[in-house]
Amino acid sequence: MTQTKTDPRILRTRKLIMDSFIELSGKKEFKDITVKDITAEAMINRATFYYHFEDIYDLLEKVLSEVLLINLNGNAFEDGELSESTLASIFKAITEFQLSLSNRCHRGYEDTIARIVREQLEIIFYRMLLKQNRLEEDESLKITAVILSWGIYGASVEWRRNSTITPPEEFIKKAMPYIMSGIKSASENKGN
Amino acid sequence: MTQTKTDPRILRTRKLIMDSFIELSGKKEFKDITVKDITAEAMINRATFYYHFEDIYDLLEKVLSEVLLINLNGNAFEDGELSESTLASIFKAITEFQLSLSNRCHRGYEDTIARIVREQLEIIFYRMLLKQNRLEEDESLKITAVILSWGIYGASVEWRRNSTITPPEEFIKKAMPYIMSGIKSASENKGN
DNA sequence: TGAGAATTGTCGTTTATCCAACACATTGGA
DNA sequence: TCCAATGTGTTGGATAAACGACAATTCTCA
Repeated sequence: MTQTKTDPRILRTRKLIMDSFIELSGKKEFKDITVKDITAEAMINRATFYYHFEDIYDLLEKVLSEVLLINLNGNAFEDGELSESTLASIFKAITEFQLSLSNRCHRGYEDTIARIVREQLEIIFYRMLLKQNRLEEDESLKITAVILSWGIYGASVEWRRNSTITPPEEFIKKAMPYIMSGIKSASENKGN
Repeated sequence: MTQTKTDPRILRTRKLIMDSFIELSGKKEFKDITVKDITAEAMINRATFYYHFEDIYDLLEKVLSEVLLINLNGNAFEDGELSESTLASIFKAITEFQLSLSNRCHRGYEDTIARIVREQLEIIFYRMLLKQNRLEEDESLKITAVILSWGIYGASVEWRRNSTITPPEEFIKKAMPYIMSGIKSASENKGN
């Protein structure tokens, strides 16, 4: 399952850094967090930080990806199909993620965050599409994943803007018929 | 205050090992804890353990010393004199330490533990005696510290055996007049 | 009792982390 | 404006930790 086993020190240190960053981002805004702050909190040398991450934006990227992945796996969709319920639980996970972020004061970095989340979604969708379609359609699947990721993410932004009172499940349900029949018909046309 | 600053990695790893040992000793008896268990819990390499400690008994020794010291410092006696109240609070600390140990199932190692605790006490008493007496009396002070450490420790054993209901402060208070007048008169004779 | 398994200490090599120092922004007062 | 302070990213040399392997106990249980 896991690839070549990595040095335990690496895992330990990465976790230290990431946890410290998450901890700090609960206290200050992102723009006020320095590398020094992080390494001090993590009790590691500053040079070690640069051994693991390009810079603080690289860290942000990887932390967000990881937190998002945990959120997604927490809502156990695993190796599921790209079904209606799977899509709904992914959407729910994203909205939860958004809410947890808004408590963490990453104001001013919405664009960066949006990009990271969308990229993760694209990867996930692509992987799921691959499982239930022919490999020859690779290009189509990639593009479909892109469209789906933008679409779903956009929906989550819309949800956050207007209707945080509406449960995310209901919210996404409204669009579901269109999304699914599109996916289904594509699937049927290709004769999977 | 602190000596030459030690490599942060050393502090980190020592703490990892000690914490893991304390954690484990809450689950198993000491005799059932292996070095492998500890390093697995601490997520460090087994060889690293031997870089820091002679063997598992060395670890036990150092952990106990540390826990005891924390208990003692917690009851803040600091650079105090060897006064009645100081002695009482030290005694109280020891009884608390004993109780915390009995929860941790170190059955069969009472002798080892006793030796370690007594040695720590001796160090502490000697340091305090040094502060309030002439340096020429070094040999006397050393022996006095030995006697005091055995005596106080023995009292704590007695307390645990009979009268866990009696507050330790009251218990030791009964012997206090004799102890103190002894110390005082010695102090006077030497004309501090 | 004896054979297989587990634990203990140790060693040499490789790798991650520490440290001090560096040049180069960026910032915020005087 | 200038300059002191602070943060960034990089380097080279030193050191702690990881790894795998080893012989030598010690255990376990058939």
